[in-house]
Amino acid sequence: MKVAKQNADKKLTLIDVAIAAGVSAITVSRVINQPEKVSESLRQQVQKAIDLLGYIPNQYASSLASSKSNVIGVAIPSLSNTVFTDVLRGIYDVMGTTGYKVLLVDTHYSPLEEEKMIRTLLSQTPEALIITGGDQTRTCQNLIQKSRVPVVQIMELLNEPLDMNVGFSHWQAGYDVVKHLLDEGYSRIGFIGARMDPRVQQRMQGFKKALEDADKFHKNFIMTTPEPSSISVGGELFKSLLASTNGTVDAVFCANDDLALGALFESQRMNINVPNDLALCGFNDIEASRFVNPSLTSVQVGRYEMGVKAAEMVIARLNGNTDDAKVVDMGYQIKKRQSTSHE
Amino acid sequence: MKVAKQNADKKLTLIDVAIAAGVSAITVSRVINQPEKVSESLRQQVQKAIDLLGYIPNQYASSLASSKSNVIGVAIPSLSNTVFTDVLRGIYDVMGTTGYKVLLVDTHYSPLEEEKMIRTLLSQTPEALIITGGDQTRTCQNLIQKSRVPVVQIMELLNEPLDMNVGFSHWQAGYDVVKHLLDEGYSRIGFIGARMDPRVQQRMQGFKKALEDADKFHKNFIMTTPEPSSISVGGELFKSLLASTNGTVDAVFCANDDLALGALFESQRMNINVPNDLALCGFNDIEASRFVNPSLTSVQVGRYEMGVKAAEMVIARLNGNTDDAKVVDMGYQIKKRQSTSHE
DNA sequence: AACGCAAATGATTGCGCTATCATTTATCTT
DNA sequence: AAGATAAATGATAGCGCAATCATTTGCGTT
Repeated sequence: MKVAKQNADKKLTLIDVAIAAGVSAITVSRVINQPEKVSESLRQQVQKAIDLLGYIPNQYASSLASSKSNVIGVAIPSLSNTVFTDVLRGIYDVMGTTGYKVLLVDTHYSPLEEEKMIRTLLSQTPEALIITGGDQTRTCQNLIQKSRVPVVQIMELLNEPLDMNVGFSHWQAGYDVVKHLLDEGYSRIGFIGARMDPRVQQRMQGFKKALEDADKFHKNFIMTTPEPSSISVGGELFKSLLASTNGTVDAVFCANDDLALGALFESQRMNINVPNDLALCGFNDIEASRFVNPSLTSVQVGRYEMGVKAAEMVIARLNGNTDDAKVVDMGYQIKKRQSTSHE
Repeated sequence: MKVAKQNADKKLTLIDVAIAAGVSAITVSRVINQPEKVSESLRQQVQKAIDLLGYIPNQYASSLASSKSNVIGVAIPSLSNTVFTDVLRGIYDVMGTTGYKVLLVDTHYSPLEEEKMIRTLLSQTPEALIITGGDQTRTCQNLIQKSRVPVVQIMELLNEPLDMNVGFSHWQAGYDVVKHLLDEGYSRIGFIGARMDPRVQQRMQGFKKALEDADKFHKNFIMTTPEPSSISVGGELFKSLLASTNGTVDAVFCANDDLALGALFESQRMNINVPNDLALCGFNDIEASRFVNPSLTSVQVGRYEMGVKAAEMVIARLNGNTDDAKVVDMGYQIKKRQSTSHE
């Protein structure tokens, strides 16, 4: 095997490997992409050259020539929210076992930023997109449909998905939480919510409808803020809600567990007994909810599983399985714990 | 402006836009990449064609022709750990304002997987890499250096960085935590740690040295597990530590805040008073530590800022500022709270 | 041993774009 | 107003690879 003297500054190409291995360029390409088409002996000879030179194929040239990018574009609204990073982990774990790469963008909960980011994703000619929710701009949705790229919209169930859809009904979950609280004997039920993204809005609407159905809805029992959600904000909203209800609220549905923890820690400081004086229910069922004292009732959602499912749907589609379900309801489960159960 | 009848199945290229706008392909390219080089009138004319057709440039062709990918490769060990997603957010927030795209991979704390993933990243001819820590395989480090791509290693300070380095001394932080606990009058100090990645190991070594210096080190006061860290595991490790020390431990340095919360919640259930019977100190200073009751002493680290800094260093380098600092110590701060302070 | 067929390998071309250099048009100088 | 310079636009070639088709080699059959 002759090793061409390699200018250290010049990047290695297929040709360099081909020369080193004494074969044609296309044979090297085959060794990399379709090794079964190359005889055992040649394959080893070429592989040796690849390893020796430390050759790494140029993905751009490959993608351009084959019009296959092996890229899956993913758009999520936030990187600091465990809800999305859990889903992401599911996506990465599935994609990692295939040849696909994940190109991730953070839309910061803004449809306009999302549109910009999805342009970026589309310029990579992705094999598929996984995007969050359904509140893309019209332009953005047009771009996606025009590109004819398979899309999965995740996190929530949509009335008119662009293509595939994995999620659950936030509205129904909100409704069910209130039913649970009513069942437990609470009747002056409040809601605190932050960020107020579409999914939080839906939970709130479900909350509202359930109380209206029970004839127990009061406008001043809702306290929200456009600020990002956090434990700190949960404490603040809780105090505001107490003020707004003159301390008469006896249960609070918190739009997520961070808010619920904030409310819980704050009530501890105020010597309000949870659950005897006040019930608290969160959403998402993060780990802390299960272990905090009292343990927090919350709505468990298979986030990781949702990511896995979305990734699997994408892969199935890319493998040509066009008859698989296009919409998957992941459901949810209310985890009833100490914080909503009178002693 | 004549619009060529566009076969809906065929993807749009520069040429299509050029024909539609009645100009040459290169002019369209300029409108996109160097608009200042095109006259105002022509620029508008071309932009109109771009918008009308919904043209999105093919990034692969562009990168191949220009040998500029505008991709920054990022490798982190875990997506489920807020420590890394906070850093990531810093990276994304900076990169989002530039033209760079972030290609993210998850190494699952495995150097072998990391090597594989970094091959993937390198095949995208990234402009730079941001990778975690210094325990890459030798092969992996060779690949990186051979590629001559700027690299920032983040999260910890390294003895021999490959190139740039942003982090802080986990060893020193561990040492300082013990000093704080000793200062507060605790003397039978234990350690619990999970996952035991290099950084946790360093904190533990700092812990050990500080106790040895004070002549107070006992082997059975360390309790670790290779399992991933969690609140649940924190509770378990804490119980094990109590058993191992016959309940004589009076302070626990927890390798991170999840473990500390687990230990705290468990001690609440066991009616152990924190901080009077037992001090607890965490690491990372996540939001819950500040709000839980009693509030948890922890080591605050500028994670988001570390991501921002790493991204800025990359950008500075890519802009040709070669004389900037290659190593940045982000430092840390021990946040002294209720959990380590006798009443 | 001659033939046919399959498997293995190679030569050519083009993916869509931008670098480079060439050409044309506008603007300035004295 | 002629020449010089700058600004705007275009023509050509090639980035590194894989699709396609062509050629060679190996192997079994009778």
